[in-house]
Amino acid sequence: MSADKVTIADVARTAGVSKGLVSFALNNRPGVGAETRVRILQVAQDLGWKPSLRARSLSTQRSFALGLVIARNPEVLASDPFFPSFIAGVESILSTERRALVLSVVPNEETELQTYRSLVADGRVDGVFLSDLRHNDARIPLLTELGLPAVTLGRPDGDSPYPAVTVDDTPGVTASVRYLAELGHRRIAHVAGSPNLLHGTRRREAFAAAMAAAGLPEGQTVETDFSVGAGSDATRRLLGQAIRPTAIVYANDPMAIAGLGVAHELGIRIPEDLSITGFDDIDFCRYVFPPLTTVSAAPAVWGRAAATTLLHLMEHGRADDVDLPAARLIIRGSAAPPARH
Amino acid sequence: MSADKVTIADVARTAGVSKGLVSFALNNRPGVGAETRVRILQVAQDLGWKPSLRARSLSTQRSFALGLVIARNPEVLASDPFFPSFIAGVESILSTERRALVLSVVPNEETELQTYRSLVADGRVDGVFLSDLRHNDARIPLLTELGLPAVTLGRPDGDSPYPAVTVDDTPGVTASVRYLAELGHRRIAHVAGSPNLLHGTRRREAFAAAMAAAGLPEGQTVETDFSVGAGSDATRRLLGQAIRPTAIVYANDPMAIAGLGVAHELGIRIPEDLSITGFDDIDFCRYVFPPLTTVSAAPAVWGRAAATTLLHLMEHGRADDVDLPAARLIIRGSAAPPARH
DNA sequence: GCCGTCGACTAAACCGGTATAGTTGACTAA
DNA sequence: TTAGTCAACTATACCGGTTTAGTCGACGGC
Repeated sequence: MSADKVTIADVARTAGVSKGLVSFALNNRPGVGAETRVRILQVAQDLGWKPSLRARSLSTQRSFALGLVIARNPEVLASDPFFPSFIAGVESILSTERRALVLSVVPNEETELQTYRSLVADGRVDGVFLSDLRHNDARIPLLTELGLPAVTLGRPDGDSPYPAVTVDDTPGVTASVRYLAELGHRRIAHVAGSPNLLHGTRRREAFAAAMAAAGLPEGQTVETDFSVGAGSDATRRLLGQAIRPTAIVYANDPMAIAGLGVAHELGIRIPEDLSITGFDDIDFCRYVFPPLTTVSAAPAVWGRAAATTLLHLMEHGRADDVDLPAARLIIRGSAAPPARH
Repeated sequence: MSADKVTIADVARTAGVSKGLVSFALNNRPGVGAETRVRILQVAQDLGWKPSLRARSLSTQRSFALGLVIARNPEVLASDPFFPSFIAGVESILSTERRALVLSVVPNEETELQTYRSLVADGRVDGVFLSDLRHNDARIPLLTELGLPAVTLGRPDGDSPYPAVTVDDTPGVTASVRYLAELGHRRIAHVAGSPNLLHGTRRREAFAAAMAAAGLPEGQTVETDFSVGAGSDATRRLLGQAIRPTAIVYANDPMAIAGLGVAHELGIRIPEDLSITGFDDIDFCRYVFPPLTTVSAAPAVWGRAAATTLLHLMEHGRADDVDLPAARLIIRGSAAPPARH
């Protein structure tokens, strides 16, 4: 049982060299004799020396931690399994790198910006993940001003100095629409996500484009904030009309599941009377009835890629954009040809 | 625009005092003349001095951060909104305290213990939240060995030196069973959670006790790992029997929702042919059909209380247990009197 | 034989705070 | 008058690394 307070000075003393040389040897830098280096490393190992992160932080001005700030309303956050999975992916990379993840969950966008500032002021993190990109996202200029490395989850709409790790939503939405069109649907509606969020509008645009490409009339679209409740309301609205859509493409799964509930409640059978598709392929999809046809994302893979890219950026000063395999359609039981009449 | 590198030495120089005195003044400690103190604080403010967390960390051997290590299989983590809400609650406290949350998501229990060790070795955190308590939880002796303050979410089964912040599950389960019994159900089954997790077995015991108290025969119980998939399987098993239960009490909402799906698939109507209840009151509950009768927890409140307690413990060396309002039954539409025959 | 260069290594400053041992001067008690 | 006490304040060590300036000896070129 060692008292566990081995410092670099202890190593230096027992190895009979100076403190500085030990530091050189341990960070394998030139200027240390081969034989001496081996001896130093050996002594360090024998003594059970562990570098002090705190001391290193102070002298190198780094924190060896990455940050993730989430600004979502609690309801959306709670029902969307994106972040838990994404974080699990991030961690799978960080854990091998002796780096930590600092997480902040904030109630709104003002505190979000404030949080980035204080994260930097306190030197808590060396880089951050930028998720839930918004139009003309204020975080990008802020972070450049603060000089904080970052990776964006998806491609921002304005200029960005940061590498983007992207999963293209478009093909998934397009495939959904095409699939429904091929089944014979013509009146297809879209329950869109938040217009403030880039992936909300991207999916929406993809929907409109796909409708046009399929030669269908413009589909009805209703905006939401991505929450389950909003998905429910939107569905109720769509289905309460005199002539209603025969299919609905939802911008995420929680809303689609809420839509399923509304349909059941109204006695509208799925998929006989109404076809629906979701987006994200959360676990629930396989277990609701009928199982939800949806578009797979892969948040954990995304997390791994984002972490790898961010680390690379921090180490080498630059990193390439990464395009992950596009989301693709998972066909289950929630869509069928429209009823004849 | 100041160059933003104001140190305590700068303050000392402009105030015409020594470095140490500035430190005393800023941490308002005795030994500083009233007038001098005011002057020092004024100078610090004028210069825009911000304490360096890193320097303070090194000299005080503290990190001003709290840790949360989550060891859950990805599927359970993703479908359970407990942590996002809990974390939001924690953050609402931490953000006012200039403290950060370090999050680790690990795949299994061995790496979990290892993670605590390295969190301490690296001095990343000053205290941790212990969630998902297990029987004879190995983390408790580990943390005491490591000398790390902690708060347990729920009361552990063995000895624990740590304050517990608890939401009593029992009344909620009891209320569910009594409610179903009053509706006339006699064959009530339980889809239990993981037997390794304390709250899994506690809910299960509460179920058994409540059945006995209601004068009902012992209910059938099937164990799961709390995942949606397991909930689905368990339901399928229960409903596949010759004589099947007329009601099922689920240990959490995701499994109950999966159960709903299975029932629909089998053409079993809810609540006419089968009554079900969940646990946790996740957002989905209100939006599935029929809306799920469940037991409310309040993860965000729990998070706030846990954070407050942990901070108190760290500051004063001790903290009292906190018992939060017990979970209570939320009656919606997924239960009704059993069908006659 | 002498100077210049180079690699190996040491001493000490530095990062920015906190903590401790002293110093000083005013006030008090004997 | 003088030693003793105490508050106010200074100087300095310290946390545990990194980094820079500089020392020393060997070796090569002329």
